[in-house]
Amino acid sequence: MAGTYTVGAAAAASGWSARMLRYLEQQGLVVPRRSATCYRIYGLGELNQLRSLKQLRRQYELELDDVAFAARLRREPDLKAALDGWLAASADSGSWIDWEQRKHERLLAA
Amino acid sequence: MAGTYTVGAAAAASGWSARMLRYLEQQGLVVPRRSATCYRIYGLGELNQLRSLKQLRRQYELELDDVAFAARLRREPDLKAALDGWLAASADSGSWIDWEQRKHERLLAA
DNA sequence: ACAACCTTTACACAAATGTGGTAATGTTGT
DNA sequence: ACAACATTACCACATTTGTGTAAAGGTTGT
Repeated sequence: MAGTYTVGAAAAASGWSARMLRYLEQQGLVVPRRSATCYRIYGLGELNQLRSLKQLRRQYELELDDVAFAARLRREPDLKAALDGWLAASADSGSWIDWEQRKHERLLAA
Repeated sequence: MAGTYTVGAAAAASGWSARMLRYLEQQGLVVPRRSATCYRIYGLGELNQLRSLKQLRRQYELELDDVAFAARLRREPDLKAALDGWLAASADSGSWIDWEQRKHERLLAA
């Protein structure tokens, strides 16, 4: 069918190896649908994902890990909030005292 | 002085090893100031950073890497924007065609 | 039917992470 | 002065990441 690729074809068209396409799927970064016989089927959307992922990686020297972690941040808003809080407080060291102070006050008020 | 700790004291007070405190500094996660003789000086702010980093890590099973990457995302808004774009388009596979279309239009307009 | 694909599973390996040591040397508090 | 700290610079090691390759077998197009 036009615009559908098996793993080898998608590899050739995207610049990744077939091996890496399977790895990317395992990491949850680019997950193709499957044919009735379990063949991986990549469409145009996945092709674009693959191409731009490759460029992102080169341009910013990212690990795949980092991209997977960014995906996790979107899936887990608590985690993102907790990390943002830590980073914000770290950026402004003085704020830690306030933060602890407020925590202390919360405990007293309870 | 009250509220200031050398690396060993900070380690004892935070639950990290002195070795790890040096490693955290090297990764840019918790960077103490230095005395005139280059001793690391941790204040209350850093102590709180260390304690809450430890808890963050346990609670969400984070790698230090991941925290360092989250810090990078705040420092590099382009990177964050690029990643968010990729993730948003990946979440909604159909949008890739539009995204490529818009990129094409941007290039033509330039 | 046969070549050329695909599947999963596994072994292999270099590089990086996270963590602990040690050694040689400088600093500090009593 | 001396014990108990600190510094940097290494070595070591298990685990993870990213990547290739191979085996044993199923699918597909001609």
